[in-house]
Amino acid sequence: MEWTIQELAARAGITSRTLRHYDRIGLLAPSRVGANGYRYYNLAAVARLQRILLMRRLGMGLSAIAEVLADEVDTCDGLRAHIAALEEERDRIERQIRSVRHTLEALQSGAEPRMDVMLAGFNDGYKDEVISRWGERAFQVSNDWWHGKSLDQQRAWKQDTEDLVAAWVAAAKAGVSPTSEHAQSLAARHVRWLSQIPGTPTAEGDRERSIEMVKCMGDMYVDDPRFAGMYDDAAGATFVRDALHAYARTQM
Amino acid sequence: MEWTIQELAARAGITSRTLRHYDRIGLLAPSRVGANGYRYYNLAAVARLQRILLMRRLGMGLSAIAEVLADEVDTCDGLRAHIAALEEERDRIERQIRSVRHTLEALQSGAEPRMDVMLAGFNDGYKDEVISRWGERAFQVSNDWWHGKSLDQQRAWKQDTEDLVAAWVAAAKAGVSPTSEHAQSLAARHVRWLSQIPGTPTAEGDRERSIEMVKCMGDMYVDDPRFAGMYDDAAGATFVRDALHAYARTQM
DNA sequence: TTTGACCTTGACGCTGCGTCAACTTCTAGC
DNA sequence: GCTAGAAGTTGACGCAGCGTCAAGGTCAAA
Repeated sequence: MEWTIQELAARAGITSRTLRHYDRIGLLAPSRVGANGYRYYNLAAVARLQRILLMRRLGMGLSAIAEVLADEVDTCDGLRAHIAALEEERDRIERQIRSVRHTLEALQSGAEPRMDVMLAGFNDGYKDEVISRWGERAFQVSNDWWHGKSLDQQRAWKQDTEDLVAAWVAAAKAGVSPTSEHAQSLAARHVRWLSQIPGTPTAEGDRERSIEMVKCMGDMYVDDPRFAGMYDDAAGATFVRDALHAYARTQM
Repeated sequence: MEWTIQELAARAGITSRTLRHYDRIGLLAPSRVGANGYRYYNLAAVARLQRILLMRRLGMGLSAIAEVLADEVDTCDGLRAHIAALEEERDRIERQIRSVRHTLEALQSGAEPRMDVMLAGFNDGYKDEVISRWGERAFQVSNDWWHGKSLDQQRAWKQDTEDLVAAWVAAAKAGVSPTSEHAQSLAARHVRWLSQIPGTPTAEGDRERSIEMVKCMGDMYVDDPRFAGMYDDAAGATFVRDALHAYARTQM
């Protein structure tokens, strides 16, 4: 089974120019080139194109895509990673939908929309932030840690995180005090959760910097739009911050 | 409440250069410019930026974005349209996830992955296809028809379509014959569904071309990757095609 | 054999910024 | 009040990822 350049382009929703471009830069060579110079693509080439288009959709540059495809030993692993990336993208879009809904509701009810919630779901790279706050090494360590996990472990971690967040939101909605026993036990769980990440002061047993970090995280949940909407709304984030501050002051 | 260029950039996950670029091209002016030439952004500017980033994520060019924002009378309508667009994007990603899963499973089970399913979820523009097959006018008419609908009507139409597809898939899975009474009643429903779209031969009462179109649609469900995965798998699409062909031969 | 669709290789252009460079302005500590 | 450093400004150049001619060669059908 073989396709000409136009057939493949039409089916993939791109132009033949793009395929020629990919050939020129060595990203996707046709499986066969006729004596007349015509390009022909077989199933393997189509599979490679699928992966290229997937990564391109996720915003990767063509050179980065070429690297990934070159380094790849197991196609199955690559596909699994792609599914994970797509699921993350879907979740990000879900957050954006919620964010726009918030803006819309605020606008309709006459309330002033809040900047933090409005911009939730747009930022992707924590990288620079982590580096500037905790140093390059911290980023390296936590990044290696994350990518050293299996996909199942990554899923488990995400589930843990979601459970924790859900518990926080429920507590905030219940109207209990941030200094209540329940809230403080959540804060303790939060700190344990944080301490699982190597490279953080808490994981390294640095008490001084641990306290500072826990307080800082609390502040970020409120102030940093990167976390906006994570704890449902501003009240939720404030609740988490207050609970964490209290915990850092009294229990650490 | 006002932010400097860096503050806004950091929070939106872009660079200050990008904001300056948007100012230069007239896409997003700062709400205030200090005597020192510094740019300051207020909430309204942030809201506009939110919409710009939303549209940019959906692949629109900056000039197209500017047009949309200029033409817009009601911000709420714009936001609602955005939510709809984001939901579609999310659905598309869902389809891609299923498509990649299919490729992965085929690879693991040793089966050869199928090109049509592999490329499902990549094409977006039916436009050229519609024009080349049914003429520019057909596209204009059906496009006007679609955009003349309210959001509620659009949702209802999508629901109808999904119901129809689900019925087809269930019938195919049940193992009944494409010429069975049940399949033929589904085919009749399918033709009625098609005839709702103005500009199509069926809607215009052109019997000859109607038959041709129904057959052609059936073929496309099988051969055209644009519809790949719509009826679950190749067996589903084949079932629909056979049922439609039989209906076109005997009932129209 | 002709017509029209599809293929080829250049080559230039456009968009959406990244990235200096050169300079001014604000902020914080001594 | 002075000075260092962070953050602001306006050019100007560069690059990626194609779109879009131009100037042809190839192929299938009539």
